[in-house]
Amino acid sequence: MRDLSRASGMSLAGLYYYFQSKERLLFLIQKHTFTTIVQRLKERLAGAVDPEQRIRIFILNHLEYFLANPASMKVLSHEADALKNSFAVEVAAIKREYYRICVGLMDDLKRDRSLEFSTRIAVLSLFGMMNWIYTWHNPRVDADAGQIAREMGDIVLRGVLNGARVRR
Amino acid sequence: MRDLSRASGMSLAGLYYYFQSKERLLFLIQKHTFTTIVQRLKERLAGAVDPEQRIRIFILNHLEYFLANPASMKVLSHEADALKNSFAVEVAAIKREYYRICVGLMDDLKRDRSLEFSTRIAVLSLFGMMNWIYTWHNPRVDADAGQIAREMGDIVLRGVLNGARVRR
DNA sequence: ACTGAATTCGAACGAACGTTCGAATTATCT
DNA sequence: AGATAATTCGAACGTTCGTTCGAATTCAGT
Repeated sequence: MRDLSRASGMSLAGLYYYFQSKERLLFLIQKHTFTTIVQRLKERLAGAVDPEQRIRIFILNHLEYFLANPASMKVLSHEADALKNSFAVEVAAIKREYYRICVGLMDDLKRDRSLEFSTRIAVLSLFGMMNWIYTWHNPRVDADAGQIAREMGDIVLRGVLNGARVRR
Repeated sequence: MRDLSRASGMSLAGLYYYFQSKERLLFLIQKHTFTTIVQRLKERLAGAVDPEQRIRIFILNHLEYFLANPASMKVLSHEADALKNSFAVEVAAIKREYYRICVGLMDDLKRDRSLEFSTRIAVLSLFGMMNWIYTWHNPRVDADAGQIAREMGDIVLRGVLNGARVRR
């Protein structure tokens, strides 16, 4: 909180006037971030029907946001279990909605192409790829969000599309 | 340190008698973990020549260790940037060696199959998949290391093997 | 200009933290 | 048994942390 006070130019007591507690400030950051990402995602998904294309939109939306806001990504990844009680419950609900959207997209792809694989592992692997990026991405040497989204999309989609077909 | 004192049954001062500082204790944990993983990996790789099989061994070795030692995984992921100066340098060297081994395995696969893709993105995506697991794996509902290693191996290897061929 | 509400802040509080110290206890060797 | 070294610990140290308080300042409406 003293670091934030110094960085923002507002006194320590002033910060508490607006945010009540360190935990509530963290809650507001997490809630704002996930809400923004989910909202943008819904807008972008509205214009696409192809299951593969919709998963690519999901990946691009996620990476664009976090590569543009690397500090947010660090806070969300690092402090994922820091909230308690109602704060934790409310953030968990938004995260769950976001996760369920991705599961839905993956299941649509499975149905559309008559594929057979574990949706849970595929989705969580995808989240792992995307979220781990905050540990290594360097804007001076690495490609931009669009390029990385394409490459990660290639890996997951090929990985999944070339798998076992449902036997009929 | 007080938590560790309580959990271990040794007094706080006793802990400092053996570990000198909190940072050195963290250093020893990180060094021990990475050293162990790299050593086991080398033993297992000694008996395999097929590039695809070698990558599968890498994945299995990594997941087996971390699913058996979830607390280690949390410490390594969470405190990856916590060390300073010589401690940081020494751990970074082992991590780099581990990373380079995986890059080597991926490049072997590329050469063997005449493939074209970004080794860096493929390897870092693989690490992301594997390391993110500490945020979601529940031994009561999720499969064991062998099964998950197979599924993640399928995703990465198919994703990469079905990509563009080098044009000749 | 006056008043009540909103905003801002310096200064402090108590708790938790990493660490150290000196003394007590235990182990080892002759 | 006595001497030396290794181990263990309660108690404290200075610092940092999250938070609060009361007073000062600014703002809005009359």
